[in-house]
Amino acid sequence: MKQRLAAIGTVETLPHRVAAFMSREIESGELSPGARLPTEQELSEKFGVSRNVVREAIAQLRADGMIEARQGIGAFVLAPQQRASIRIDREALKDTNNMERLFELRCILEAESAALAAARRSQEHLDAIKTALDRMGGEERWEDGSIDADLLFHREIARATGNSYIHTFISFVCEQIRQSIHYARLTNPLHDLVEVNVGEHVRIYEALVAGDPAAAEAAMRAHIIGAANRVGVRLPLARGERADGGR
Amino acid sequence: MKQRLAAIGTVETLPHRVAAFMSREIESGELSPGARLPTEQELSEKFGVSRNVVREAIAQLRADGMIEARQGIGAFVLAPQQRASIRIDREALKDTNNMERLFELRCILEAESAALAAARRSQEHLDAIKTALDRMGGEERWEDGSIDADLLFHREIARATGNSYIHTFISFVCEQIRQSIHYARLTNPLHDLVEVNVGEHVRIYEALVAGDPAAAEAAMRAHIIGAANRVGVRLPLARGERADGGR
DNA sequence: TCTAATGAAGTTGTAGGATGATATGTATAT
DNA sequence: ATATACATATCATCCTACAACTTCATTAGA
Repeated sequence: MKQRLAAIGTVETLPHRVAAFMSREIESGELSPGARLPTEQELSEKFGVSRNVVREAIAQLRADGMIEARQGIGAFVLAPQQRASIRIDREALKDTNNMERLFELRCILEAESAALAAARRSQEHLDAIKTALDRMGGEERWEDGSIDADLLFHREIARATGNSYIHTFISFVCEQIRQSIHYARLTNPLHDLVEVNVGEHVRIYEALVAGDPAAAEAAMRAHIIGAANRVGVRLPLARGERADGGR
Repeated sequence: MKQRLAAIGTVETLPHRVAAFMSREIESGELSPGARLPTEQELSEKFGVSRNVVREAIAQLRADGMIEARQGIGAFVLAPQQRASIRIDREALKDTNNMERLFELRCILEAESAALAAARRSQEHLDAIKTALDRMGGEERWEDGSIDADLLFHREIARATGNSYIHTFISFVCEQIRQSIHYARLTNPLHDLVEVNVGEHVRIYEALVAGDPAAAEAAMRAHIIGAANRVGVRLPLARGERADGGR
């Protein structure tokens, strides 16, 4: 677990800093889509680094689909819709409002995925889910190991949908939330709520075993709303049940 | 529009190929999390490229959170959960099965988001959505401009949820599907189905205007299932309604 | 003997220059 | 006027060298 901390706090390398700077320039609109970037040599002079560093920075931005380089011409800013990847800024995770949004997104993804998983799960899937569930309940306190098991439980359900994209997306969102909580925590321990948490998981698992999509979806929705509450995020109802009709 | 074609067909650069190779090695498990990568020199010999190219490749993998490099020690494979980004392989988009999975994911995301949008949309949101809708209907054929308007319509709805993450995710998935269709198409034109498509969009819009979450969700779900069918993907029911109880 | 300082070797990080490949515009020759 | 050849600009790749950092063995000293 310390390793992970160290990984997060990795020192900023020069290419990374250059890439971050250029990335901000693009995000902020100073460099609009279609615009041509300065040449590598100009950039290396501007930032006071070698051309090598500039190229590594550009390699990152290129991998993200943020810019496109054409030999003999130059590098150009691409439209946001052409991005090849989704990345969430670490800094933004510290904002509670963003955590609320993340939970909302997670609820949308996982609730319906739970229904899919209930309809499609194989015995092998159920076993994997059960294993994670047991590991979670095994810990008497809400420790890191328990959190890992919790995430694994959710990832295994996502895997049971048979849709690798769903698995990827849910894994990603959950991991973002984990890190977000990691920042926010340290002040409010929530150990005594373990039984509640485990109980919610058991209900999800039972619905999956029963192969009842509607029950699985409902249980998952209740769980995520509960989990959000437990970390101090009041989830503003993610379903149409609200039906206040806008205004 | 030709530009985008050119962008997609960009030649594979050497660092990109090396990064793709190493990425596959990691994904496939040949290099498990925690394992140390060969030194840059060894890699440059293995691939027959300069150390510079290897470094650019590593820069990409590092940006993705796939590996971590420590000066004086080496580079190490990180656990999948520590990935900092989601990326979808372009090659995978050509597989029809993957397109089916993408549509399923999209359905999950957009259906519920439509409900959220119906409950939260402001007049400004509605105007933006209406503008996109008009632009879509303006074209008498199903051309690229119309597709752009279509995507914009969906993105504006996502924006109306007030949740930037939802907007980001939906934009991303839609764009992936667009490119996926781009590959698969050229053989089966689907121009004559425009009215159907526009009609579905109108129903969604009307539900948003009425501020009716349930109706918006249903309309969106019907639309995406329809859109999938129109490109030859039979969506295997994304809701619990199936309720076949597993097996 | 044990401890601490020293130093050598290995690895990533950065710098700088040289050459190849590609696109663009210009000048020349037919 | 058109087409070819050339010059230029830019990215792509390669090469060498050195700096910064880590690890481990060696050695000096108590």
